[in-house]
Amino acid sequence: CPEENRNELITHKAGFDGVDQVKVNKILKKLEESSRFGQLKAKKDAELQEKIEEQRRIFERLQAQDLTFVKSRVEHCINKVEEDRDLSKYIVCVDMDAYYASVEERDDPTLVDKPMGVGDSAMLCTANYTARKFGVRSGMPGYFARALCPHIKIVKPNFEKYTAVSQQIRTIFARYDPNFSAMSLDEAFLDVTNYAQSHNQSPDDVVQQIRDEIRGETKLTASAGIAANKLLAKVCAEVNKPNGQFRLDNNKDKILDFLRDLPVRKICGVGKVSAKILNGVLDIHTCGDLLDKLVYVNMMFSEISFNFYMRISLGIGSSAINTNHTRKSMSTSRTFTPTNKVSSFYKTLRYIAEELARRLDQENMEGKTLSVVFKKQSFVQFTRQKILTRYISSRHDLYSYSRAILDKEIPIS
DNA sequence: GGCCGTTAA
DNA sequence: TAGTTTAACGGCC
Repeated sequence: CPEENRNELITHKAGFDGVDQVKVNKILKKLEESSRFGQLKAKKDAELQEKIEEQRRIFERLQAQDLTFVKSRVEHCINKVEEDRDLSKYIVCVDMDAYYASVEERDDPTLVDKPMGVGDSAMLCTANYTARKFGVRSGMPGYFARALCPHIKIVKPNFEKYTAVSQQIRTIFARYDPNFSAMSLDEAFLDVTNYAQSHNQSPDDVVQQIRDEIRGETKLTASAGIAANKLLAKVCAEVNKPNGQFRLDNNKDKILDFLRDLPVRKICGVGKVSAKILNGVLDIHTCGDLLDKLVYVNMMFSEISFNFYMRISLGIGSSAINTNHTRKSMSTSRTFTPTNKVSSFYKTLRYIAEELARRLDQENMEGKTLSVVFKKQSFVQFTRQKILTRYISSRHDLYSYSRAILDKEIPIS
């Protein structure tokens, strides 16, 4: 589902003029509390809060200390990572607007201007902009959406159609960067440096042209961000959404200015939990705050996390598009209505084994580590895995080995 | 090595 | 009535 901001209560966001935020949040809170999913979430929230308070106490002790040597260590890290700064490329992130919903509107004009979502009563992949005015969001259960907006039309997704449209836009992308990298059906990164230079066009014009071609050939709108690297281009794609584009100059000072007041949550890779931890422990809200407090980030987080946050705060990211990756795992999963019947576990497992075997066969792959994921009625999940003595891929092997793993857990409490 | 949690689309 | 699916990676024990 190609959408942003899923599963979160509404904050202050453009396009929410008509919404009674207080009312919306009240309805959502009630629905949340009355579902098992919401109850688990509340429990996890409480655990996170506790962890944050513990970390906060550590931070407060740290503040009393002389961190001069840490400061010089961090400065050294910054100088080192500055060598990675590449301002020579024009990287573009293209993202279709409310993708699935827009395709459905295009093909059924009676849906236009009406609140609509794509998905089912369990989950909405996408909501159109009219539905968003009611507080409906992508990634929200469809029955939540109905509570917020009783007249919402919920349309079943039609993936063949979305894939076909995706083919069309990818054909367009290839004309501008044969090496482009598709992140999902509706989103891609392109390096338009060569195209802009050889056609003597500004990157802005190139991107406008790409978006015009998308509009012309699919009757759908896209938004885009242009910047020196993927990290920044991705954020820029949101700035003038929908149906807009934004370019951030390939200039270090401009980049730091742009980041100064940008909430860390906007950065790809900083999710809800990380943002909460940064906020609650170190009072970090924006990327500027992050830069100012790198010394503490260095003290409080792992080396890997510190490096990640340091690069964010400096706006340093990868400008490489063609990172051809090889698959490391393949999985199939299904959620079914809660039951204790072992026979129904076996039935689902057989189905899953068949599907996985088929997909493994398609890609001519085998696996040696087998994991079984269990989900309970409470939504608590757990995993059991086993490294096999040989590589497997047949539906029979998948079923019998995973059934052995399953049987060891029965009865599940 | 095994498992959990986070993130993203 | 009803809260997904897939892939990757970090952290902890």
